[in-house]
Amino acid sequence: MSTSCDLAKKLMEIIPPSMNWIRSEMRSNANEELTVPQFRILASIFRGNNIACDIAKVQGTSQAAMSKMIDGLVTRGFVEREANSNDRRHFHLNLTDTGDIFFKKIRKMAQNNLNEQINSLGKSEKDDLARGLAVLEKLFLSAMENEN
Amino acid sequence: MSTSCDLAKKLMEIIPPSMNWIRSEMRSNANEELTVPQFRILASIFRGNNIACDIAKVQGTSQAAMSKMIDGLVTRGFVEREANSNDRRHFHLNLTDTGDIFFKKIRKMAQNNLNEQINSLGKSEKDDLARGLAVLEKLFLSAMENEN
DNA sequence: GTATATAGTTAACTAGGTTAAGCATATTCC
DNA sequence: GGAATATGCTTAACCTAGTTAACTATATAC
Repeated sequence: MSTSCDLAKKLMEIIPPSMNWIRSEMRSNANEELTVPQFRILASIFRGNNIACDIAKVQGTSQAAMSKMIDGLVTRGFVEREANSNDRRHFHLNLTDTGDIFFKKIRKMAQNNLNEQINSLGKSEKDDLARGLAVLEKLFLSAMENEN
Repeated sequence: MSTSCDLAKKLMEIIPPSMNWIRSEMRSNANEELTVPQFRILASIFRGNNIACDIAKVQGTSQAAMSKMIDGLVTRGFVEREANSNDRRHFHLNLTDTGDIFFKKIRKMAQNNLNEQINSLGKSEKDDLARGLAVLEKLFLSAMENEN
């Protein structure tokens, strides 16, 4: 029924405004203090991904962009760079206490706001969304692998 | 199985890198000449959405951002602003011949590149993706309506 | 011990987004 | 008819996030 050409088109029509939507959710509801990429960096660190270049890979951005964004998070006191004695080329990134508390607060708020929308969906729609997102994840992960 | 809280989290984890992926596809393969938002503006005009503020609404950005992006497309000779004698507050946006040809070319290239990835999916995965995208579309459309 | 790879930063640039202020035109309502 | 308001758009000043290129510092490999 749906050809892959339709799918590519649909993808390019739906992903960008979805991104805008998530961004404005973060901005308007989650305190105006954190952007989506910043939030995602905190989330990565929170999950134990502590090396800047690894986070850059996961997020699909350059190391230069990551370096700047981490700068911003350090300036705001959310993240600290800890020297790594084993390999002094890289730092170990940690959330500060402030960063940890802030991250959890924002995560809760952002997810609650998204949840208001998501909860208006029926059960089968939620399942469809979950499955669709899983495919999307697989897609861009394999795309990233192909680049190396 | 999947709570809506998981879904909100998943959404925030998957949409942003998907956007990065689509962006880098556009940049690397589709000639380095058009960004995703620019492409989407051309697509809107191509489909007959000729009023700047309507396109801004569809894309979920401010009129100011739209004005600047259209400026860029006019400068590149892809779009022209035509005075509207009925209501002189707004212009009628048209693709130039150059813009029309260029849009079709880029659309084909971008979709072909996305298709390479999408074609690696199985039939049921494609269906899942299609259904998931439909739900996503419904989600952000209803979110946008709530803002008014 | 030189060559190369890796981690990160900095600089110069661009696109795309914001809000606020303002202009011109339409519409509404007394 | 004329003042108040709404609409469409632009401009200005600003910010974030992204790029590439060039650089430093450290590890690794031959």
